[in-house]
Amino acid sequence: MVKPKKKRVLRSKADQRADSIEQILDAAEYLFSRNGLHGVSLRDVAQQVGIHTTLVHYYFKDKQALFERVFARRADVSVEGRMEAMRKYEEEAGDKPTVEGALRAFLDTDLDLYVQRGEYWMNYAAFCARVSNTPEGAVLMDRHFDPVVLKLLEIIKRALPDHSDADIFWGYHFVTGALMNTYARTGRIDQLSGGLCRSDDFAAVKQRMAPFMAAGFLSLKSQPQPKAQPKRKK
Amino acid sequence: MVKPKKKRVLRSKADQRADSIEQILDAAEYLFSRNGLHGVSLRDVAQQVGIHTTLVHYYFKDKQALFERVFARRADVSVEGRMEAMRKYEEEAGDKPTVEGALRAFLDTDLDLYVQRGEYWMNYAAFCARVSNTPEGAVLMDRHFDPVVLKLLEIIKRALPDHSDADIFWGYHFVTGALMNTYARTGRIDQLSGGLCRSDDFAAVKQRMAPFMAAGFLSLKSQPQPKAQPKRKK
DNA sequence: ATTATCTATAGATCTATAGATAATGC
DNA sequence: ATTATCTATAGATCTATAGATAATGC
Repeated sequence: MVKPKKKRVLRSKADQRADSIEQILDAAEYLFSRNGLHGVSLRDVAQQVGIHTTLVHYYFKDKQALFERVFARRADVSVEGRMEAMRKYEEEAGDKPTVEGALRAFLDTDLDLYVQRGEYWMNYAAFCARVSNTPEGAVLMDRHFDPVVLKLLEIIKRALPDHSDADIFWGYHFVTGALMNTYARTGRIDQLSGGLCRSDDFAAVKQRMAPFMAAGFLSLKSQPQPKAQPKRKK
Repeated sequence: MVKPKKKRVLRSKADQRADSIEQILDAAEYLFSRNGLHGVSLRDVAQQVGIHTTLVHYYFKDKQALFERVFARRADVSVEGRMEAMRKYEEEAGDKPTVEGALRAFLDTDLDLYVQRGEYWMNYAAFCARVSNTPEGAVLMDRHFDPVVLKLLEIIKRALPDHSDADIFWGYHFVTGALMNTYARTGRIDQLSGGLCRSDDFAAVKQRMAPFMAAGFLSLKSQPQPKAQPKRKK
């Protein structure tokens, strides 16, 4: 944590601490993703790591704090990656961004992240998905992800200047629902499709999701909007 | 519940039973929708109803059984309504069904159901949403909702004969994610939109969802499919 | 000396069951 | 007589804390 001021000092103690914390977070993430906040005891977490229950209390104030730390730990990485991708896309696209381009920066970047970083990150995705459909979870989502979402919507608005704000927000509502359903990897599509599609096939989602949702956004335009263009003349 | 066969017999005992069971299910549904299976104790449920904890055990084998009864109770009504709506749509549409038409029968019918039947049914929708992103929940979803989903996909396939099965399944995957996000009513879109959109505004969703998703389905066609038309010549 | 880890334990809560009581039903 | 409801309670589990022990760190 603290920068190693002296020489090769603080390997063990500080590292031991960091290690234990990471292991606890990994285990909690895994268990929370499968059983939810209340479906996991601190004893379960400790047991999964192979340490004593009280050590979890030593490092974390209480269960709620552990839960929020699990949420926060990887959130910033996800946000940063997508922010960067969208910034880059904005530069490339200049003054003619497309909905699909914005969505690709937003969605594909994140999908890639979990695939590339492997199992633990996939657990985090499932954790977020599970949490996202709960009232408390939505608050955490707001806290951590609102900036990156608003950035996405800003680009989409530029791509669709005639769409109403409400249409854009509802469009995002659909997108995030579909994304969370993907992250959840419940096996439902496997069952439904008789094995043709697999829940953990993020590549299949990546291939289809951005164009699918972009087409959806575009389709909203045709809706009759209360007081559309006539008002403002610039 | 059961039709009074004799005269005014079996009002009280049978009715008392039915009443208690319904009240317990209503309370459990409400609490499960907000806190999940493990976030609710049978004591909580009993307290919410105003009865003694042990009465819950009298009527239900255990917590898991109560949970599944909550899920099953309204599932058939939802399924039947949508089946009927889709059958009706098929008749109207003849041999030229559209994706949007099929989706309207599937989505709008269900959205209407919860709005029209009021608070308790809205709780059920939130319950389903919460459950849907969990591994155990997905099994229940399969058990109860697969037939109505397969019916929907059957119509969509007829509307999109050149789409691959995988495209159809993934399209549905997006649809159901968006729908569950709607049912969850977490308040996230309220926060995100600064109050412009409201989580419980199912009318706003109904207006946009079917056309949005239909456009998405249509867009998948353009994807280059591995071995598409060339092979089979009919 | 400091800090990571373990032992022991209090207090709360939860599930589930056995058995008593009170209300309806021929 | 049957069945809805309550009383009492066992046994398990869970959170959280106080205090002991063992390992690292100047």
